[in-house]
Amino acid sequence: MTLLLTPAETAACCSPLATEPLTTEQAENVAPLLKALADPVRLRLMSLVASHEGGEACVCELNDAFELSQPTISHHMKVLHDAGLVDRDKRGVWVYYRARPEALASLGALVGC
Amino acid sequence: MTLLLTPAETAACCSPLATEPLTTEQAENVAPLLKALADPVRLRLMSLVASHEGGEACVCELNDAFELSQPTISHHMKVLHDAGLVDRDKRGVWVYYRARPEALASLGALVGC
DNA sequence: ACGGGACATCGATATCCGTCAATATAGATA
DNA sequence: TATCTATATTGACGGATATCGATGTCCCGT
Repeated sequence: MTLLLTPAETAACCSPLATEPLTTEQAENVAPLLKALADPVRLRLMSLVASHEGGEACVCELNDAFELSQPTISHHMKVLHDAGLVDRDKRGVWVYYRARPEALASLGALVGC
Repeated sequence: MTLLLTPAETAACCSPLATEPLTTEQAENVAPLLKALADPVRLRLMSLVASHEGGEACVCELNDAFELSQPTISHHMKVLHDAGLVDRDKRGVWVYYRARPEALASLGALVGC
């Protein structure tokens, strides 16, 4: 099987931004994570999921929180998922997203802990 | 952009992003910061500046660190500067950039300890 | 099996972004 | 003043991205 790693997994643990220069590889690993979060809608989506009780949120709730079309929300969740920031869990007709703490941790490691 | 935190939130071990949903305004304030950093070249530039001895780096050194045209580096530094991530200081013919700790701190506050 | 609801995917469009070559600006030096 | 050097700005081009309506897929209840 092809070992495909999400950006969140490849970002791994890196030295803080200000202690020594990031290598090209480190920068290319972390940038997709930041890119995925560098949108107001996705930031709120990520925050809604991460702060939701039970640690997960249903797409139906996410749709209701924005005045955007359902495909647009679905697209943004796909971006977050592809970046490794959220996990997807389909239960019956509903889909639940859950924040991945490791992903946020690798971001925290970037700005210095 | 200042993203006010209560002492409790600062003390908590979980990221503010995960404690309660970001408001639309908060998201719109933070997203530009992330956007400015969401590029491998700018991440390395930011890191080069922030980790440089003396806390500042001359554009000439930055140019040498990349195989990109001088206007491209200048453009990226402008993006970082417009986002408030770096300060600009022209001394004679040379321009020195310096990281703004408050900006990085507000990012750190987003993802937490 | 059928119909309906939840979510994803597709195709199109308008805008944004990274990059470069060419040019402009501003300071140092002769 | 004339010129050289460091940096910024402009204009253009190709590729990415946010959004939508339409459609597809999957699951459940009847």
